[in-house]
Amino acid sequence: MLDAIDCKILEILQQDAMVPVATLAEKVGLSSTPCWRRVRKLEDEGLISRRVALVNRRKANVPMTVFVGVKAPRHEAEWLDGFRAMIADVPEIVEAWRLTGETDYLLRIVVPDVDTYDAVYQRMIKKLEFSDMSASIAMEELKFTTAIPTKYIPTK
Amino acid sequence: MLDAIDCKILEILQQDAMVPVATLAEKVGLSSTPCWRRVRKLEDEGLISRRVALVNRRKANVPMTVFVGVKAPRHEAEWLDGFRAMIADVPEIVEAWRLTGETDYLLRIVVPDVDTYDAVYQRMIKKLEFSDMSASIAMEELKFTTAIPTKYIPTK
DNA sequence: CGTGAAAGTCGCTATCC
DNA sequence: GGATAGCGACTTTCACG
Repeated sequence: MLDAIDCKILEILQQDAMVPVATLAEKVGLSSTPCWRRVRKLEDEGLISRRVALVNRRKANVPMTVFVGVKAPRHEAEWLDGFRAMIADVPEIVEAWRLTGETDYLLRIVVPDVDTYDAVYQRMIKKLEFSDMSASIAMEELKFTTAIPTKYIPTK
Repeated sequence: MLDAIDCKILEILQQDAMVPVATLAEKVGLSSTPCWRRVRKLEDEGLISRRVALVNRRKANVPMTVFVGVKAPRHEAEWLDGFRAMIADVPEIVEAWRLTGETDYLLRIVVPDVDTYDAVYQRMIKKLEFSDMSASIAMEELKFTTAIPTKYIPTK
C-alpha cells in the first residue's frame, strides 16, 4: 500500500526520470535516503516498470501518425497468432489494441509520409489477410503523455 | 546529420534510459567519452526530448483503456479552445488526436473501471458540448511502445 | 520510518592523439 | 572524431535516533 508521498514521487518521475534523488527528496519533503528507499521500492514492486528516453517524432523523421482500424477475416487462433507476429515485427506500429465494437483492432502507426504508410500497408496485407482496414490520418497531436493519473492508486 | 551509431544509441535509450554511459559505449563499440558526447548532442538537438519513468497501469489501478471518438458540434475556434482546455485538465485523457475522416478527434482515456469512465464522461459533457461521442473499450493491449523506429532518420 | 555521514560509482571535464 | 585520466557529484550503503 502506497501513500501520498509515493504518489508524488511517481508524478515527478513520470515527468522527468533524471531528477537527482536529493532534488526529488526536497520536492516531496524528505531527505535523500528514505526517498531513495521509496523509489527503489516502487521499482521493485513493479509500479515503475522502466525508464525510457522519448524521441522527438518530427526530428526522427516520423512526423506522420496514422490510426488504422482492423477487422479480422475470421476469429481463430491461427490468424491472431500471425497478427501478433506481424505487430511485433513492424516497428512502425507503436500501439495495437483489441477493442470492443465494430473494429476488432486499432493500430497506431508512425511513418515519415503517406508513401511510406502505403509501403507499410502493402507489407501488412502481403503477410496477412484482413477483412477490412480503414486508415485515419492524425492531423494534430493535441495531447500525448506517458504519465498516467496517480489519483486512483489506493493509499493508506 | 546523424550516423548509424547515433541511431543505435537512440534505440538502446528508448528501451532503457538508465544504462550507464560505459555500458552504452561498449554496446555501440565506442569508449565512454565520445559516446557521452553523442548522447549530449542528441539531447541538445532535441532528438531525445526527455527521459521519463513508465508506470505500470494495472498496478496503478488504471487497468482500463477506453478510446473515444469525438465529433465537434461546430467548427469554430471557441469550441476548440474549450476542448483543448478540457483535454489539458483531465489527467485520465492520455492521448488526444485530431483526425481526418468521420470522427474529428480520438481520445485515449485510462481509468480504473467502467463506473469511473462514466464519471469522466459526465464531467466532459458537463464542461463542453459534443455532437457525438462513441466509446470503444480496449480488451487487450497487444502492443504499446514509446520507441519509435529509427530507420527513417537521415544518416550520412 | 526517519536522519546524517561515509564509501563507491558514474557522469562530466580537460587533455591529448 | 576518438581514447585516457582525474575531479566532483551522485547514488547507495551503513550506523544510528
